[in-house]
Amino acid sequence: MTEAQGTAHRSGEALLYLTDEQLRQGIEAMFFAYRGFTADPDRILEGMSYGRAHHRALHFIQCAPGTTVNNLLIILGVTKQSLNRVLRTLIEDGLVESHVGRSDKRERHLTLTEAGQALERELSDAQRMRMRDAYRKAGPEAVAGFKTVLEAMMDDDMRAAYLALRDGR
Amino acid sequence: MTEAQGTAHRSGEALLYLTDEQLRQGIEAMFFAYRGFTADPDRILEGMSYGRAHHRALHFIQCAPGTTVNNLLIILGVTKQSLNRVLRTLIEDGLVESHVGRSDKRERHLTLTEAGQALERELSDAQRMRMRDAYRKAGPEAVAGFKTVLEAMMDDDMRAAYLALRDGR
DNA sequence: CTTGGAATGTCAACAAGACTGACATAAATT
DNA sequence: AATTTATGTCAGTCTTGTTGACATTCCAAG
Repeated sequence: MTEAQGTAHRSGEALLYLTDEQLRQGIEAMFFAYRGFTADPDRILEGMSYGRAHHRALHFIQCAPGTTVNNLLIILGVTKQSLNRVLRTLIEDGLVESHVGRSDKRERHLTLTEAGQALERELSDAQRMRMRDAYRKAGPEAVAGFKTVLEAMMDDDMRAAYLALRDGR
Repeated sequence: MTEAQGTAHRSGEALLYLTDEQLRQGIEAMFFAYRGFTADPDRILEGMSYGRAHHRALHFIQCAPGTTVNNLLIILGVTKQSLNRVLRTLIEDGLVESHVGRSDKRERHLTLTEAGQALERELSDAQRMRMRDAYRKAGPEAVAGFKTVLEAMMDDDMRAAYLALRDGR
Protein backbone atom coordinates (compact mmCIF):
# COMPACT_ATOMS: atom_id res chain seq x y z
CA MET A 1 0.00 0.00 0.00
CA THR A 2 2.67 2.49 0.97
CA GLU A 3 4.74 1.55 -2.03
CA ALA A 4 1.95 2.17 -4.50
CA GLN A 5 1.23 5.62 -3.16
CA GLY A 6 4.94 6.33 -3.06
CA THR A 7 5.30 5.31 -6.68
CA ALA A 8 2.34 7.36 -7.77
CA HIS A 9 3.43 10.44 -5.87
CA ARG A 10 6.99 10.21 -7.06
CA SER A 11 5.98 10.60 -10.67
CA GLY A 12 2.94 12.83 -10.19
CA GLU A 13 -0.08 12.65 -12.48
CA ALA A 14 1.58 10.39 -15.01
CA LEU A 15 1.09 7.34 -12.77
CA LEU A 16 -2.27 8.30 -11.34
CA TYR A 17 -3.63 4.99 -12.54
CA LEU A 18 -1.43 3.18 -10.04
CA THR A 19 -2.87 4.71 -6.88
CA ASP A 20 -4.36 2.44 -4.26
CA GLU A 21 -7.80 3.83 -5.00
CA GLN A 22 -7.46 3.05 -8.72
CA LEU A 23 -6.25 -0.45 -7.93
CA ARG A 24 -9.14 -0.98 -5.54
CA GLN A 25 -11.54 0.05 -8.28
CA GLY A 26 -9.94 -2.44 -10.61
CA ILE A 27 -10.31 -5.20 -8.02
CA GLU A 28 -13.98 -4.44 -7.56
CA ALA A 29 -14.51 -4.20 -11.30
CA MET A 30 -13.04 -7.69 -11.69
CA PHE A 31 -15.30 -9.00 -8.95
CA PHE A 32 -18.53 -7.57 -10.35
CA ALA A 33 -17.66 -8.24 -13.97
CA TYR A 34 -16.84 -11.89 -13.31
CA ARG A 35 -20.30 -12.29 -11.84
CA GLY A 36 -21.79 -10.99 -15.06
CA PHE A 37 -19.41 -13.12 -17.07
CA THR A 38 -20.70 -16.35 -15.53
CA ALA A 39 -24.32 -15.31 -15.01
CA ASP A 40 -25.79 -16.41 -18.34
CA PRO A 41 -24.32 -19.92 -18.53
CA ASP A 42 -25.15 -20.42 -14.85
CA ARG A 43 -28.77 -19.56 -15.58
CA ILE A 44 -28.91 -22.06 -18.43
CA LEU A 45 -27.31 -24.79 -16.34
CA GLU A 46 -29.48 -24.42 -13.25
CA GLY A 47 -32.26 -26.92 -13.55
CA MET A 48 -30.08 -29.26 -15.52
CA SER A 49 -28.01 -31.23 -13.05
CA TYR A 50 -24.89 -29.39 -14.22
CA GLY A 51 -22.88 -26.50 -12.92
CA ARG A 52 -20.06 -24.20 -13.83
CA ALA A 53 -17.54 -27.03 -13.65
CA HIS A 54 -19.36 -28.89 -16.42
CA HIS A 55 -19.40 -25.78 -18.55
CA ARG A 56 -15.66 -25.34 -18.18
CA ALA A 57 -14.98 -28.95 -19.10
CA LEU A 58 -17.21 -28.73 -22.18
CA HIS A 59 -15.56 -25.49 -23.22
CA PHE A 60 -12.01 -26.77 -23.14
CA ILE A 61 -12.83 -30.14 -24.67
CA GLN A 62 -14.56 -28.34 -27.50
CA CYS A 63 -11.58 -26.14 -28.15
CA ALA A 64 -9.05 -28.98 -28.02
CA PRO A 65 -10.87 -32.16 -29.12
CA GLY A 66 -9.00 -35.33 -28.26
CA THR A 67 -7.27 -33.75 -25.30
CA THR A 68 -6.39 -36.02 -22.38
CA VAL A 69 -7.72 -35.92 -18.85
CA ASN A 70 -4.30 -34.84 -17.64
CA ASN A 71 -4.13 -31.94 -20.07
CA LEU A 72 -7.55 -30.83 -19.05
CA LEU A 73 -6.91 -30.83 -15.34
CA ILE A 74 -3.81 -28.72 -15.79
CA ILE A 75 -5.79 -26.18 -17.81
CA LEU A 76 -8.68 -26.17 -15.35
CA GLY A 77 -6.47 -26.07 -12.29
CA VAL A 78 -8.35 -28.71 -10.33
CA THR A 79 -7.47 -32.17 -9.08
CA LYS A 80 -8.04 -35.16 -11.31
CA GLN A 81 -10.55 -36.51 -8.80
CA SER A 82 -12.63 -33.37 -9.05
CA LEU A 83 -12.50 -33.33 -12.80
CA ASN A 84 -13.29 -37.02 -12.92
CA ARG A 85 -16.62 -36.61 -11.17
CA VAL A 86 -17.65 -33.99 -13.72
CA LEU A 87 -16.44 -36.04 -16.67
CA ARG A 88 -18.17 -39.17 -15.41
CA THR A 89 -21.57 -37.51 -15.44
CA LEU A 90 -20.94 -35.93 -18.83
CA ILE A 91 -19.92 -39.32 -20.24
CA GLU A 92 -22.87 -41.12 -18.62
CA ASP A 93 -25.22 -38.55 -20.11
CA GLY A 94 -23.70 -38.99 -23.56
CA LEU A 95 -22.25 -35.49 -23.90
CA VAL A 96 -18.60 -36.54 -23.85
CA GLU A 97 -16.83 -39.57 -25.24
CA SER A 98 -13.70 -41.06 -23.73
CA HIS A 99 -11.39 -43.17 -25.86
CA VAL A 100 -8.38 -45.11 -24.64
CA GLY A 101 -5.23 -43.74 -26.25
CA ARG A 102 -3.83 -45.79 -29.13
CA SER A 103 -0.15 -45.22 -28.38
CA ASP A 104 -0.44 -44.82 -24.60
CA LYS A 105 -3.31 -46.87 -23.26
CA ARG A 106 -3.22 -45.09 -19.91
CA GLU A 107 -4.51 -41.94 -21.50
CA ARG A 108 -8.15 -41.17 -22.21
CA HIS A 109 -8.85 -38.87 -25.12
CA LEU A 110 -11.93 -36.73 -24.73
CA THR A 111 -14.29 -35.47 -27.41
CA LEU A 112 -17.77 -33.97 -27.46
CA THR A 113 -20.68 -35.92 -28.91
CA GLU A 114 -23.32 -34.19 -31.01
CA ALA A 115 -25.35 -33.54 -27.87
CA GLY A 116 -22.26 -32.24 -26.08
CA GLN A 117 -21.51 -29.88 -28.92
CA ALA A 118 -25.08 -28.64 -28.85
CA LEU A 119 -24.97 -27.81 -25.14
CA GLU A 120 -21.51 -26.29 -25.41
CA ARG A 121 -22.73 -24.09 -28.20
CA GLU A 122 -25.77 -22.99 -26.24
CA LEU A 123 -23.63 -22.00 -23.26
CA SER A 124 -20.97 -20.47 -25.42
CA ASP A 125 -23.49 -18.42 -27.38
CA ALA A 126 -24.92 -16.92 -24.23
CA GLN A 127 -21.52 -16.03 -22.88
CA ARG A 128 -20.30 -14.66 -26.19
CA MET A 129 -23.40 -12.55 -26.57
CA ARG A 130 -22.65 -10.74 -23.35
CA MET A 131 -19.02 -10.43 -24.34
CA ARG A 132 -19.95 -9.08 -27.74
CA ASP A 133 -22.27 -6.47 -26.27
CA ALA A 134 -19.57 -5.38 -23.85
CA TYR A 135 -16.97 -5.23 -26.65
CA ARG A 136 -19.30 -3.27 -28.88
CA LYS A 137 -20.07 -0.74 -26.17
CA ALA A 138 -16.42 -0.37 -25.28
CA GLY A 139 -14.86 -0.23 -28.73
CA PRO A 140 -11.73 -1.84 -30.21
CA GLU A 141 -9.10 0.18 -28.34
CA ALA A 142 -10.71 -0.63 -25.01
CA VAL A 143 -10.86 -4.32 -25.98
CA ALA A 144 -7.17 -4.34 -26.78
CA GLY A 145 -6.41 -2.79 -23.39
CA PHE A 146 -8.74 -5.23 -21.67
CA LYS A 147 -6.86 -8.21 -23.05
CA THR A 148 -3.47 -6.68 -22.32
CA VAL A 149 -4.28 -6.19 -18.65
CA LEU A 150 -5.90 -9.61 -18.25
CA GLU A 151 -2.90 -11.29 -19.80
CA ALA A 152 -0.58 -9.42 -17.46
CA MET A 153 -2.68 -10.52 -14.50
CA MET A 154 -2.29 -14.26 -15.14
CA ASP A 155 0.19 -16.52 -13.41
CA ASP A 156 3.05 -17.43 -15.72
CA ASP A 157 1.92 -21.01 -16.32
CA MET A 158 -1.67 -19.91 -16.96
CA ARG A 159 -0.46 -17.31 -19.43
CA ALA A 160 1.49 -20.03 -21.21
CA ALA A 161 -1.62 -22.21 -21.38
CA TYR A 162 -3.69 -19.27 -22.61
CA LEU A 163 -1.23 -18.35 -25.35
CA ALA A 164 -0.85 -21.98 -26.41
CA LEU A 165 -4.60 -22.32 -26.81
CA ARG A 166 -4.81 -19.02 -28.63
CA ASP A 167 -2.02 -19.75 -31.06
CA GLY A 168 -3.07 -23.36 -31.55
CA ARG A 169 -6.16 -22.25 -33.47
CA MET B 1 -22.33 -17.62 -33.45
CA THR B 2 -23.47 -17.02 -36.97
CA GLU B 3 -24.66 -13.56 -36.04
CA ALA B 4 -21.29 -12.45 -34.73
CA GLN B 5 -19.47 -13.58 -37.82
CA GLY B 6 -22.13 -11.99 -39.94
CA THR B 7 -21.73 -8.72 -38.13
CA ALA B 8 -17.98 -8.80 -38.47
CA HIS B 9 -18.05 -9.70 -42.14
CA ARG B 10 -20.66 -7.12 -42.97
CA SER B 11 -18.42 -4.31 -41.84
CA GLY B 12 -15.08 -5.84 -42.75
CA GLU B 13 -11.89 -5.26 -40.81
CA ALA B 14 -13.35 -2.50 -38.66
CA LEU B 15 -15.18 -5.02 -36.46
CA LEU B 16 -12.56 -7.74 -36.46
CA TYR B 17 -12.55 -7.64 -32.69
CA LEU B 18 -16.10 -8.98 -32.64
CA THR B 19 -15.40 -12.32 -34.33
CA ASP B 20 -16.27 -15.51 -32.47
CA GLU B 21 -12.59 -16.32 -32.19
CA GLN B 22 -11.82 -12.96 -30.60
CA LEU B 23 -14.71 -13.35 -28.20
CA ARG B 24 -13.56 -16.83 -27.30
CA GLN B 25 -10.13 -15.48 -26.52
CA GLY B 26 -11.67 -12.86 -24.29
CA ILE B 27 -13.65 -15.53 -22.43
CA GLU B 28 -10.55 -17.60 -21.82
CA ALA B 29 -8.58 -14.52 -20.80
CA MET B 30 -11.24 -13.75 -18.18
CA PHE B 31 -11.09 -17.32 -16.91
CA PHE B 32 -7.32 -17.49 -16.55
CA ALA B 33 -6.96 -13.94 -15.27
CA TYR B 34 -9.56 -14.43 -12.56
CA ARG B 35 -7.56 -17.37 -11.31
CA GLY B 36 -4.53 -15.13 -10.96
CA PHE B 37 -6.66 -12.43 -9.43
CA THR B 38 -7.73 -14.65 -6.53
CA ALA B 39 -4.57 -16.73 -6.21
CA ASP B 40 -2.62 -14.57 -3.75
CA PRO B 41 -5.36 -13.98 -1.16
CA ASP B 42 -6.34 -17.65 -1.43
CA ARG B 43 -2.79 -18.65 -0.63
CA ILE B 44 -2.73 -16.40 2.44
CA LEU B 45 -6.08 -17.69 3.67
CA GLU B 46 -5.39 -21.39 3.31
CA GLY B 47 -4.22 -22.66 6.64
CA MET B 48 -6.28 -20.07 8.45
CA SER B 49 -9.80 -21.41 8.74
CA TYR B 50 -10.97 -18.77 6.28
CA GLY B 51 -11.69 -18.75 2.58
CA ARG B 52 -12.54 -16.48 -0.28
CA ALA B 53 -15.94 -15.72 1.22
CA HIS B 54 -14.30 -14.23 4.31
CA HIS B 55 -12.00 -12.15 2.15
CA ARG B 56 -14.92 -10.68 0.23
CA ALA B 57 -16.77 -9.80 3.41
CA LEU B 58 -13.70 -8.11 4.90
CA HIS B 59 -13.10 -6.21 1.68
CA PHE B 60 -16.53 -4.69 1.43
CA ILE B 61 -16.85 -3.95 5.15
CA GLN B 62 -13.53 -2.17 4.96
CA CYS B 63 -14.59 -0.07 2.02
CA ALA B 64 -17.97 0.86 3.50
CA PRO B 65 -17.55 0.77 7.30
CA GLY B 66 -20.84 0.75 9.16
CA THR B 67 -22.64 -0.98 6.29
CA THR B 68 -25.56 -3.22 7.21
CA VAL B 69 -25.91 -6.95 6.75
CA ASN B 70 -28.58 -6.38 4.13
CA ASN B 71 -26.38 -4.01 2.13
CA LEU B 72 -23.57 -6.48 2.22
CA LEU B 73 -25.53 -9.45 1.00
CA ILE B 74 -26.85 -7.46 -1.94
CA ILE B 75 -23.30 -6.44 -2.87
CA LEU B 76 -21.94 -9.95 -2.44
CA GLY B 77 -24.86 -11.61 -4.18
CA VAL B 78 -25.28 -14.41 -1.64
CA THR B 79 -28.05 -15.43 0.74
CA LYS B 80 -28.19 -14.17 4.29
CA GLN B 81 -27.66 -17.69 5.59
CA SER B 82 -24.47 -17.98 3.64
CA LEU B 83 -23.22 -14.54 4.65
CA ASN B 84 -24.24 -15.13 8.23
CA ARG B 85 -22.07 -18.20 8.58
CA VAL B 86 -19.08 -16.16 7.43
CA LEU B 87 -19.88 -13.12 9.57
CA ARG B 88 -20.45 -15.25 12.66
CA THR B 89 -16.94 -16.69 12.50
CA LEU B 90 -15.40 -13.30 11.80
CA ILE B 91 -17.23 -11.77 14.77
CA GLU B 92 -16.38 -14.70 17.06
CA ASP B 93 -12.73 -14.33 16.09
CA GLY B 94 -12.78 -10.61 16.81
CA LEU B 95 -12.16 -9.39 13.25
CA VAL B 96 -15.56 -7.78 12.75
CA GLU B 97 -17.81 -5.87 15.13
CA SER B 98 -21.58 -5.74 14.84
CA HIS B 99 -23.44 -2.80 16.37
CA VAL B 100 -27.20 -2.38 16.62
CA GLY B 101 -28.31 0.64 14.59
CA ARG B 102 -29.11 3.79 16.58
CA SER B 103 -31.99 5.00 14.41
CA ASP B 104 -33.21 1.60 13.20
CA LYS B 105 -32.47 -0.94 15.87
CA ARG B 106 -33.18 -3.88 13.56
CA GLU B 107 -30.08 -3.15 11.55
CA ARG B 108 -26.61 -4.34 12.45
CA HIS B 109 -23.80 -2.06 11.38
CA LEU B 110 -20.56 -3.84 10.59
CA THR B 111 -17.04 -2.55 11.09
CA LEU B 112 -13.59 -4.07 11.14
CA THR B 113 -11.64 -4.29 14.39
CA GLU B 114 -7.91 -3.57 14.45
CA ALA B 115 -7.25 -7.25 13.80
CA GLY B 116 -9.80 -7.28 10.99
CA GLN B 117 -8.17 -4.27 9.37
CA ALA B 118 -4.79 -5.93 9.65
CA LEU B 119 -5.95 -9.09 7.86
CA GLU B 120 -7.90 -7.11 5.27
CA ARG B 121 -4.81 -5.07 4.56
CA GLU B 122 -2.64 -8.14 4.22
CA LEU B 123 -5.04 -9.68 1.70
CA SER B 124 -5.62 -6.41 -0.08
CA ASP B 125 -1.90 -5.70 -0.36
CA ALA B 126 -1.29 -9.04 -2.02
CA GLN B 127 -4.11 -8.54 -4.48
CA ARG B 128 -3.16 -4.94 -5.20
CA MET B 129 0.44 -5.89 -5.79
CA ARG B 130 -0.58 -8.23 -8.58
CA MET B 131 -2.94 -5.63 -9.94
CA ARG B 132 -0.27 -2.96 -9.83
CA ASP B 133 2.24 -5.13 -11.65
CA ALA B 134 -0.34 -5.90 -14.32
CA TYR B 135 -1.27 -2.22 -14.65
CA ARG B 136 2.34 -1.19 -14.87
CA LYS B 137 3.11 -3.74 -17.56
CA ALA B 138 0.01 -2.78 -19.53
CA GLY B 139 0.15 1.01 -19.28
CA PRO B 140 -2.53 3.64 -18.63
CA GLU B 141 -4.41 3.38 -21.93
CA ALA B 142 -4.77 -0.38 -21.54
CA VAL B 143 -5.98 0.10 -17.98
CA ALA B 144 -8.64 2.54 -19.13
CA GLY B 145 -9.82 0.05 -21.73
CA PHE B 146 -9.74 -2.76 -19.21
CA LYS B 147 -12.09 -0.89 -16.89
CA THR B 148 -14.38 0.16 -19.73
CA VAL B 149 -14.90 -3.43 -20.89
CA LEU B 150 -15.35 -4.79 -17.36
CA GLU B 151 -17.94 -2.16 -16.59
CA ALA B 152 -19.82 -2.99 -19.78
CA MET B 153 -19.77 -6.66 -18.85
CA MET B 154 -21.57 -6.22 -15.52
CA ASP B 155 -25.28 -6.76 -14.95
CA ASP B 156 -27.09 -3.46 -14.58
CA ASP B 157 -27.63 -3.73 -10.83
CA MET B 158 -24.02 -4.76 -10.26
CA ARG B 159 -22.82 -1.81 -12.32
CA ALA B 160 -24.97 0.46 -10.15
CA ALA B 161 -23.43 -1.02 -7.01
CA TYR B 162 -19.94 -0.68 -8.46
CA LEU B 163 -20.43 2.96 -9.45
CA ALA B 164 -22.01 3.79 -6.10
CA LEU B 165 -19.02 2.34 -4.27
CA ARG B 166 -16.62 4.10 -6.59
CA ASP B 167 -18.25 7.50 -6.33
CA GLY B 168 -18.89 7.15 -2.63
CA ARG B 169 -15.18 7.49 -1.90
C1' DC C 1 12.63 -60.72 -18.86
C1' DT C 2 11.29 -59.03 -14.72
C1' DT C 3 10.66 -55.86 -11.34
C1' DG C 4 9.93 -51.39 -9.56
C1' DG C 5 8.76 -46.77 -10.18
C1' DA C 6 6.20 -43.16 -12.69
C1' DA C 7 2.13 -41.71 -15.07
C1' DT C 8 -2.75 -41.95 -15.68
C1' DG C 9 -7.17 -42.53 -14.29
C1' DT C 10 -11.05 -44.32 -10.91
C1' DC C 11 -13.55 -44.84 -6.53
C1' DA C 12 -14.73 -43.32 -1.78
C1' DA C 13 -15.04 -40.10 1.79
C1' DC C 14 -14.91 -35.53 3.39
C1' DA C 15 -15.03 -30.14 3.67
C1' DA C 16 -16.16 -25.45 2.14
C1' DG C 17 -19.47 -22.69 0.70
C1' DA C 18 -23.27 -21.95 -1.88
C1' DC C 19 -28.53 -22.91 -1.77
C1' DT C 20 -33.67 -23.46 0.05
C1' DG C 21 -37.15 -23.72 3.52
C1' DA C 22 -38.96 -22.97 8.03
C1' DC C 23 -39.06 -20.39 11.98
C1' DA C 24 -38.03 -16.70 15.76
C1' DT C 25 -37.36 -12.05 17.23
C1' DA C 26 -37.45 -7.29 17.32
C1' DA C 27 -38.48 -3.00 15.36
C1' DA C 28 -40.69 -0.07 12.11
C1' DT C 29 -44.83 1.00 9.41
C1' DT C 30 -49.56 1.14 8.26
C1' DA D 1 -53.28 -4.26 16.16
C1' DA D 2 -51.65 -6.19 12.12
C1' DT D 3 -48.19 -6.26 8.69
C1' DT D 4 -43.81 -5.69 6.85
C1' DT D 5 -38.85 -5.41 7.28
C1' DA D 6 -34.18 -6.70 8.97
C1' DT D 7 -31.79 -10.01 11.04
C1' DG D 8 -30.44 -14.44 12.95
C1' DT D 9 -30.67 -19.54 13.31
C1' DC D 10 -31.46 -24.52 12.41
C1' DA D 11 -31.65 -28.25 9.27
C1' DG D 12 -30.85 -30.26 4.98
C1' DT D 13 -29.14 -30.37 0.13
C1' DC D 14 -26.06 -29.51 -3.89
C1' DT D 15 -21.83 -28.36 -6.35
C1' DT D 16 -17.24 -28.56 -6.41
C1' DG D 17 -13.22 -28.57 -4.39
C1' DT D 18 -9.95 -31.61 -1.37
C1' DT D 19 -7.07 -36.23 0.20
C1' DG D 20 -6.31 -41.06 0.44
C1' DA D 21 -6.26 -45.53 -1.51
C1' DC D 22 -6.02 -48.30 -5.47
C1' DA D 23 -5.83 -50.30 -10.41
C1' DT D 24 -3.81 -50.12 -14.79
C1' DT D 25 -0.32 -49.15 -18.02
C1' DC D 26 4.16 -47.79 -19.51
C1' DC D 27 9.03 -47.57 -19.28
C1' DA D 28 13.55 -48.20 -17.74
C1' DA D 29 17.16 -50.41 -14.83
C1' DG D 30 18.72 -54.41 -13.32
